[in-house]
Amino acid sequence: MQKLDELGILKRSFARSDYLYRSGDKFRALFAIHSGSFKTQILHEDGREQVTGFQMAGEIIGLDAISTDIHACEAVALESSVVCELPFNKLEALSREIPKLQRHLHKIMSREIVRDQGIMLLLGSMRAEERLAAFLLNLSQRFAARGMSATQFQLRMSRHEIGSYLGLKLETVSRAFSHFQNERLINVKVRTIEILDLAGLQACLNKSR
Amino acid sequence: MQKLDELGILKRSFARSDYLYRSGDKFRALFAIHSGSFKTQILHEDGREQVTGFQMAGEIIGLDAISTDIHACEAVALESSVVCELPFNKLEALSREIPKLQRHLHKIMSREIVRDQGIMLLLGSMRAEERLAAFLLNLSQRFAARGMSATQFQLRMSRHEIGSYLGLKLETVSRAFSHFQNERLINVKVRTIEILDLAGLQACLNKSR
DNA sequence: AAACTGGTTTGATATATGTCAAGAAGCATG
DNA sequence: CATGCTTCTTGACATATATCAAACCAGTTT
Repeated sequence: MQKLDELGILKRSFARSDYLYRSGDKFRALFAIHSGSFKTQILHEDGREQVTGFQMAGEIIGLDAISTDIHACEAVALESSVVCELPFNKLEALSREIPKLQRHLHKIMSREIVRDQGIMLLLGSMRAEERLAAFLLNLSQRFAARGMSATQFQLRMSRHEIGSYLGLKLETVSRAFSHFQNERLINVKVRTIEILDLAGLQACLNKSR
Repeated sequence: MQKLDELGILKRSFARSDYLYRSGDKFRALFAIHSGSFKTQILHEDGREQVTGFQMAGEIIGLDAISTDIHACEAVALESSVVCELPFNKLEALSREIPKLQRHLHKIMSREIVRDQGIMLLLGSMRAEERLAAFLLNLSQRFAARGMSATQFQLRMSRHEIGSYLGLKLETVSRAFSHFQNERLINVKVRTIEILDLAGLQACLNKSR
């Protein structure tokens, strides 16, 4: 990965609600999030929107555009963020020379497929509170993997955005938060989350219908 | 693609309900469907299942396993089918030599990501009848792309499987079929479908909430 | 042909989530 | 510090879909 420097990596900064790319933009590069976080979303002609993911530092964004050379979704910064631009043709050339890089790239793409299928499971077969529990546990893990607290964190996204991601209305998200708080599973103060009972949240996930 | 023959491609036949691979199987190869069709599904520990896709001739299956070297989902034949086995390490080696193949492989993976995100949109923001309309239109297109009729075809999957794919119960799927039939959009006779009004189905998709 | 089987359709009812509306809390702005 | 603006919470009510149950149908076995 150190050879990636040869790519002549460009770093770019974004403020909250800046677009990293928009749907329809020509595809040139993948982006590695250096710091901060983004959401990706699809817009349907009739105005419907679906948040397809929340990405944080270390994650790669833009894979959807490889298929058509046009970005299929759009990426918006949720806070001040810095990304590294990885020109895709250079990445491909380099990965022809470095099998490890090639394999790494394939794994990243495959991981995205697995992630998406997990969300399909969530959207297709979980009820509202299970979805929120899964969401919180996923965030918790990802914060922990970055050396931050697994139990206390700030949400970077609104109730509306969480709802869009989870296939719920913002009121339903808000009620689920309140319910978890009443059950003493978490403390919520708007965007400040404290998980009081990780195991309890996990258990909530396994209650199938 | 003709050079793919060098891979020493193995063809394998499957009968209806045979497994092409199971969740947990070691990953060795991708599979190109030569004829027939498959479903892929994830099993959740608590018995919940989610069909993540229906694949037909010409489509590539198994991409989810690259990320961990273990198959994350399982693939089941919906009818008598033949697949070509594409050993993944050979595919990677060859794609290091043939940039066109490399690009092709990347596009296939990216297309799968885009497809999954489309399903997220469907599951997250469409109502039952819109989901079914989207499903039928998608099948129609894919049959047409294979030189078959866009308006008359046989479903290879049960109501239950359609429901699992669309995040609905089988009764809801059945009711939606009946409703489309009453609206003179389609003719349904169990698994025999005739689309009477493609534009009407399309219109049904654009009715957002 | 009769009985069986698994999948499908349809009806009656229950329930989770959406919708609408109002108020509260947080955050920027003058 | 007041003002406005957005986001969030909560309540009352509406509705889409799930659930439960029964009947139906097509294909297969006896």
